[in-house]
Amino acid sequence: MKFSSSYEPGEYESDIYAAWEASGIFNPSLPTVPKDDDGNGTDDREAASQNCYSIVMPPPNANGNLHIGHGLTIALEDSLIRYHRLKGNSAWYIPGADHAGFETWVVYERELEKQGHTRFEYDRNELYAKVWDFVAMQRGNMELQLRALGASCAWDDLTFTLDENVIDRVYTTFEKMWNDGYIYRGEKLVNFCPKHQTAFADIEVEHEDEKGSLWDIAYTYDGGEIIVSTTRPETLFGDVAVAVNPEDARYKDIIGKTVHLPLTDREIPVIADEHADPEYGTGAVKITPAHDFDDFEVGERHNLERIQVISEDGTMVNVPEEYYGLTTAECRKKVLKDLEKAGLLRGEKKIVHNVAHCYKCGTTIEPMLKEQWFVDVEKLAATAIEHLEKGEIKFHPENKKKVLINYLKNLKDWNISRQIPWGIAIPMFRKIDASATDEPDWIFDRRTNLKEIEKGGVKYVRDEDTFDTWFSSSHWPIVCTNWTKENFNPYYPLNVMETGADILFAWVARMIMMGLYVTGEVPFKEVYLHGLVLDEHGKKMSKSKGNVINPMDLVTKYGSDAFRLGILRGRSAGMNQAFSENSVIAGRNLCNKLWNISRFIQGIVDEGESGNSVARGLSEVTTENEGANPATAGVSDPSRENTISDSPLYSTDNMGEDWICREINTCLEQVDASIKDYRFAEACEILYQTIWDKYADWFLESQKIYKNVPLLKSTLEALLIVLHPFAPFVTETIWQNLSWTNGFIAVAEWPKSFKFDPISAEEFENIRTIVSEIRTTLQALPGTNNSKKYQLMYDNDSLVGDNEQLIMSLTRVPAINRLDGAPRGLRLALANHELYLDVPEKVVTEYKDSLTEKILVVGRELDALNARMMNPNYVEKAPEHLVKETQDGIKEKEALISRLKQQLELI
RNA sequence: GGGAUUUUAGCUCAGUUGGCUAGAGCGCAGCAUUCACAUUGCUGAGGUCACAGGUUCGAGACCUGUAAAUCCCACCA
Repeated sequence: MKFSSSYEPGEYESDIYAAWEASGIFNPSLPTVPKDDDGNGTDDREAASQNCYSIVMPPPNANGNLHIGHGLTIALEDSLIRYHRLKGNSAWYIPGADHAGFETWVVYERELEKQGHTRFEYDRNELYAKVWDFVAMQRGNMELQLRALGASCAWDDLTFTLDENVIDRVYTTFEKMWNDGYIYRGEKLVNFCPKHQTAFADIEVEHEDEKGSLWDIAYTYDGGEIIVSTTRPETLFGDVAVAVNPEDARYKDIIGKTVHLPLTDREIPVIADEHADPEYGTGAVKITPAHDFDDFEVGERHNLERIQVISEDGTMVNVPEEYYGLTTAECRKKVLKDLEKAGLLRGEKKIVHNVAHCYKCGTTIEPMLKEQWFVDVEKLAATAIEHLEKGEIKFHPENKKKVLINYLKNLKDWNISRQIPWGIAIPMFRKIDASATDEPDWIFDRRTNLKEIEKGGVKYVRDEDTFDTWFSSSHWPIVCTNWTKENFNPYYPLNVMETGADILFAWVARMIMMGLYVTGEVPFKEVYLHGLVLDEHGKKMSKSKGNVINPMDLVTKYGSDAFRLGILRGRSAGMNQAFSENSVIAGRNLCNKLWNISRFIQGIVDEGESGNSVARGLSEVTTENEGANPATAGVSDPSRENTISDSPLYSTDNMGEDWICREINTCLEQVDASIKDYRFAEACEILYQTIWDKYADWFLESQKIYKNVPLLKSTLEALLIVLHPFAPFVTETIWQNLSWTNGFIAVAEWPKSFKFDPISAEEFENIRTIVSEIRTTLQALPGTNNSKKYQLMYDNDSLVGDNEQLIMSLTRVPAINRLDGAPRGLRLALANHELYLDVPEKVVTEYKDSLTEKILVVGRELDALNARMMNPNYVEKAPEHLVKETQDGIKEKEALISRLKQQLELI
């Protein structure tokens, strides 16, 4: 016997994964086909697409460890992949690794600092090479963890975001965009982190409420003054105007005048602009186009100068000497002091306002005037919206589609320049030859390994910046599936894009825009977004709170399957949901239950074959999917054509057997339906209940008497296969341990529905009702160990008569006999069966209260039913079958009550 | 300010187009131990489905409003 008394995942998981990986079953079986080959018509291509199922993994950081969110990602994606593989599709799960530009750079820069160096000691190429080595050293970790989670991906196809083909594709797109006029270089305000010395996209910036002050400062003019309100007095040196609202009566007369800019010798105009809110502060606002997003726009409207007074390192420039070189904070202090001295500071009000921070280091983001590359997103967004509105992508949860369209409608141009060495170099070169006046200032060239190039006798120098990672990530479905213009690719568009709801805008939106731009097609047919995994109290996990759960710890402790089952439990699309170890424990318990179910069945099989069985170990595993599953018949054809004969190799010989066949069929249907709708938790729940509550607690218990070996084999196989997508390791381990199965369960054939006698199956429900009533009654009777004391008696009841052994086994009553003479003992509260427990008068009397209670309960139920029937509208308008059910219910309850009352009277 | 989501048992969550007695896991209480499994089995307690109206023969579900919570976007000189 190969089965130990409990399932120990740690003993099997890594061997099982290694065997899978070595066998090559995770590679897709269907190749791509040429687009214009005469031999492959449209129909063939459609057929190929139908049989292909593809998911690309959102690439985890190559440099890091997997966190709980990755755990959820893999559980979701791998379940889908394994399910479709078992359903006979050519499933392609494409793994990836992310260079994670900024994230990794931050880690590496810290490393450099530790070694006593700074980035400024090296040039871009040197830094790139250094980080490359740093990442290469770390990279294996993450991939091992993916294997530990059971991700059944095609490792040969792993894509790293800095792979040559990725860079090549990104350059091709960039060149096309450049030629199409989608790319422009603009001096705009960007979100700049002075600590990291790089710009960020709007979505990478975090806004937080902060306490601050609103200062009133007097700007004087001949014959008066105007008070402006500001939270940033230090930017005063960059002021180029004061704006008031054109409708604001207070300031009507000053519009067009000039005022004196304090602490300087400059005069600036007062202008009228809607931006000034008469309700806020004094209604007059200073305009600093180089350091404020709103002011920048005001500046554009009024054609104002932009004066940069804060440099990239966060110190003051272009200011009077005594302020030069101060940090913004120091400068603010000094400005306030000097204003006060000059008598121009007119008030300070404490306020709470929203300030932008670097999402990584928390430094206040400085709006900074910079020349950067931008993508004009107008057409890209419009096209995406058009396809979304046509319904070409189905979203889970549905509402995210609306949210996404709303976002795209308001999308601003996309800043794709980053001042970080670790990333894909922007393939643009600036002319340094001033004499070549006819040549363009910037040219596109792919030779980014060079700092300087020469073209047509003119010298150009490379832009030092790299792409925003999302620019390259937006190509992910295209590069991972090796999409090309020339070939038809049945794996593109992807069947589903599964990722976190938090990157709907950053990533999903951009993949859609880029997919459409590059391929003309949406990159995926469906989107499933998962929410955040919160801690057990529903709080966000964070290092500072110390409530971070490491998925690998749980895998080690309870097994990979337990983790997967646990994290899927109670989870639905798009929701941030709590997660606790308890759900993993529940998963572990299911694995152990399944293990013991298998152990039990293998025991019966061994008995039946009188010791002929030879347990087969992993060493004997073959890579072919041949000869699997004799019980579900004829599964020897690896091409999976339907050669299965209609006559199964099992027969059902009693009610319990028909019943379990019916229940498994229901389970199969429900699992299909749940997965189709991406309701993973529901699919798991159904399996849990079918395996545990139905298969083990009723069917296997009944099989302790009947022992139908062929049926035990077929049903066990079916349940193992259906659970496999969610719990791949334990199902495969069992499959390898069972004496009669072959090949890998990972590529077994999805079970066909079972044949059974429906009337017989339904009769078993009566047995279950009788057994439950006996158990309940025995528990409720005074005293302990009742099940051993009282025999069951029946009269004229063939159901009980024919199933004496079964009922005895399920209830542990010592005997079942026909009534010998007049009824005696306690009559069970069953309407359609005349059954008595042979309980002495004295005990029955003690049971009187329970009996009275029961009559009351049933009475209340009866009243409710009667009330319903008294309503003429119900009888008239409700569906017929419901009315009939109600009527039947009334009859049954009335009968039951009268019997219970008889019993009570006897006492 | 705009938008989205959530509110069901002690906890975490299901509950698909309205259908009758609202489910699960964990937790809790009682009983069981030569049985494949104590990572077990059996039994049980526990819910005015946030609140108020409405539609309907019938509402946890649909509509209107209220309250509380979470998140996203924009903005706050």
